[in-house]
Amino acid sequence: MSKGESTKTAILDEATELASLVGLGGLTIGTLAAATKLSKSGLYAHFASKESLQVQVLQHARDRFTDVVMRPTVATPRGEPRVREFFDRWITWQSTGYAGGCIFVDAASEFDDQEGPVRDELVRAERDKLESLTMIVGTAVSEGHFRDDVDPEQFGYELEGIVLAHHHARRLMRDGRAEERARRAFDRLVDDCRPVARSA
Amino acid sequence: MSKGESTKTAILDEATELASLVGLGGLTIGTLAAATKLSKSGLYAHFASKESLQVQVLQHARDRFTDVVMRPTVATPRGEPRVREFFDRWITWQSTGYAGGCIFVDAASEFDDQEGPVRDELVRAERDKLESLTMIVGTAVSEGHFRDDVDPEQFGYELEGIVLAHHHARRLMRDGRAEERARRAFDRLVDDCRPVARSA
DNA sequence: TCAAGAACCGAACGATCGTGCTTTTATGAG
DNA sequence: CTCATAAAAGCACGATCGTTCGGTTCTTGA
Repeated sequence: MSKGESTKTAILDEATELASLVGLGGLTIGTLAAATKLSKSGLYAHFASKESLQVQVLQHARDRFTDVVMRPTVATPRGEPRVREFFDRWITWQSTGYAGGCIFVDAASEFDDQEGPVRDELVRAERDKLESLTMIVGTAVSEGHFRDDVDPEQFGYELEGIVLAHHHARRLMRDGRAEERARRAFDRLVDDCRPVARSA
Repeated sequence: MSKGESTKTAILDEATELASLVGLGGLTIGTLAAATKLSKSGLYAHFASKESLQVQVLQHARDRFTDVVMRPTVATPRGEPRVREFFDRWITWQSTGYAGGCIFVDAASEFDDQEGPVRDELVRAERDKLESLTMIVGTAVSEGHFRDDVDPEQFGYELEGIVLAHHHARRLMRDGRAEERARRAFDRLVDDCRPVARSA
């Protein structure tokens, strides 16, 4: 890797961390330059504009999400175990991924009303994730782990809700039982998808 | 109401609307002054600082939430109907309350890592809402609508998840079926709380 | 080793930020 | 209608914003 690429990677690492704390919009060239010990202009030379920097930060975070969540997930046995692995890694990503919490959650509520490349990139990432999740759940259905009438998209919607609630409870409310609550909600969700009628 | 109070109210109305679009942090005195047709200094005279403005915007939104969600909710019959009313009004609040979506959701992910009065106010509002919700659900239990072993706090957590997922799906993904999905999730949540064993 | 080119810096730009003053204008009680 | 007071404007401040450019320092391949 050339010098330029390595510093750019370092910048994006720092930028992602910083953005998770102050938001993609709150991120400024000046503070980022100070954090990376570069001059403003020296840093800026790596990007065409601030907007481009924001988009690249999102892509950078997306690559990491693929590495630490998606790839290990699809390497586990298909069906329910894979669904569970995905959930586990997703929750862990939110807790320990970045200092300021999941950057996609932060950016989503910040840019959901601001048309442009940043929003587009967010939507793309989210659509991708939802698509993967739908397939993973669909497989759990076809494997017989989940009932035939389980709607993978509805499952994805509800799983997203659990993860968002976890993020909210943990980061804003600093609820120590956030993760335990998320697990309980997840178990209930999975339980309602099982083929056999529940104990009654 | 004196002139001063009425303009201040108008400022806060506009500020809340604007903040829902660009975030509490993205809100600036200049743009807000332009939107209210006031001079920067004329507007600023109503507040001690920008931080104070942000806090008062949150309090303003909170008052409105109390009016359009909480008050009608506690006026409906206790138990499950009241739980349902709360959910309905909460969802409606998010869809139609402000142009840029629920300002609390936006501000939560923006300020969850920034210590200070704004964060404190957010936590206070959230704790209040959660407390009310817990009582409403608790009543549904004591009325016999929900099972005895239903955990109201867990219920609140999961309901918050559904609402957050709805916000996410609707605002970022512009999913037209967001509300329908939220209702399905809610029905499942309530269904799992019912005393009688389900059809089996 | 040495030149070509990449990487980085320093300084500056116009704009806008939040925040103080002082002055003008509007309000409303007597 | 008058006049004390409240409300809004005008102007300016230092700081920081994103961005540009010309020059300096470093990397790297031949």
